[in-house]
Amino acid sequence: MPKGPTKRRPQTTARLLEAAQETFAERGFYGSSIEVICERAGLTRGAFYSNFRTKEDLFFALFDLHGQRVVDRLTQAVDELDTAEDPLRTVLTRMGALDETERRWYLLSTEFTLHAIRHPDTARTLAEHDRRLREEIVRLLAGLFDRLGRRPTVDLDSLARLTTAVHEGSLAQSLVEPDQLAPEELAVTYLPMLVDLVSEPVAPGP
Amino acid sequence: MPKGPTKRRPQTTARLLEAAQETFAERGFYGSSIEVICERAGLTRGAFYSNFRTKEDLFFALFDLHGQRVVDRLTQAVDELDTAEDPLRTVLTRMGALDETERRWYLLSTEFTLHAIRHPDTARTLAEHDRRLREEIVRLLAGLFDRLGRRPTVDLDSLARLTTAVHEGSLAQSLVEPDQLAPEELAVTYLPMLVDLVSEPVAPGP
DNA sequence: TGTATCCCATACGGTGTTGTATCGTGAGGG
DNA sequence: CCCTCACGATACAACACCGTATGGGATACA
Repeated sequence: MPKGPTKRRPQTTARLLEAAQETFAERGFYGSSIEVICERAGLTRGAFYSNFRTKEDLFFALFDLHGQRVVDRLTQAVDELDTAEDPLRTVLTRMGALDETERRWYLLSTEFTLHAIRHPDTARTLAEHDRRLREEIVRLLAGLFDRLGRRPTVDLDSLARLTTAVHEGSLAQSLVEPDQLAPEELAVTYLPMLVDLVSEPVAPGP
Repeated sequence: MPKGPTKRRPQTTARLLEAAQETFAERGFYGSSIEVICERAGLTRGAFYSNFRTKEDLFFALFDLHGQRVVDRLTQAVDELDTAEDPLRTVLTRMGALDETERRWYLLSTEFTLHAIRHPDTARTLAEHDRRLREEIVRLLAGLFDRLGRRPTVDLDSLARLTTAVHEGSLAQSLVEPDQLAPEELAVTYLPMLVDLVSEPVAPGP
């Protein structure tokens, strides 16, 4: 007799998550009813309420998934730094490289952020998830400085906030005027200068 | 026997518009049902459907009202240019000066823009309203260059697009990090340089 | 003041969505 | 092979909201 979760359960949640991703992309967060998401997953609402508490729960699960993907991608980029000629540019370009997935995620997360602004409880939860993601980014930044043979002179958490702001700000503008501004342009132009500014060589020159 | 609209009608629409403004501010566009808006206005849905076709109609009415207020404010600023010492800075500061109203409008219009992205018909209507507003801004810019004794060397419509983008982009960032960035800072810093770049004196120096 | 017209309130039918309570099925340990 | 629990399906009750059709009170003009 089953004591823990069965093998079927993770498959069910995976199907719900994928259906949610697609539905959110097409209709947005508000526009996606739980019912339609379940329908798309080939399940019923019973399955949903067995796996998630609310639609917001579903979003946060997607949030974590997406964050993990981004972190993995950047981690790999940092790990491959040695072989590149212009290492920083490589990382940044990879950071700005936007597939359709990233664009849709921006739209969704923006909508959800606006929602959170009007709902303090949700905002607190969102801030907590943001914080956890930023921890990963701090880890990444530390690794990056290490690879570059430099030691940061500022708080890495604030630096993580800044890079995130630049990334999302650029994204917003390039979505508004795709022909005028490439998504990675601002980051590639300004962030390298910044790196020099906020760090010093580990072993100062002779 | 009344042949045209009666005196009561404009009062009713005004009450609806004000109630909508407040409700949208508190709950956002999606979160505001027509019913709640009418309730707040002390009216019933009958009044609404007699004055507007859809909730989107209501938004666009607010859009026009807000646009008109902004244009009026800037027009006044341009008209008072002569007496100021640093004319351009005056206009820009006034443009960036954000009261709470402006902040709420940003949240609302952002949410509505996301909505429009997913609904092409709405997007077309929004683009049309944007266009009309931009016409006013072009008029303003023309007046500004005139006052400055300069002649623009670029298309004023594209310049209007740019200033709008800078304005909204700054707003977004200053909302995300209020302590890090004043709303008018970017505009005040960069736009004056730009003005020189895209215009020439009407009467070149001897 | 009468009265034609306007305009908002009311009432109605309908749809979509939510959360829960209950049931049946099948997975998986004994 | 069988028994038991997990888990998703189903059924249910309630709610919120929408759009319309209609009636009556308010309004403006003679």
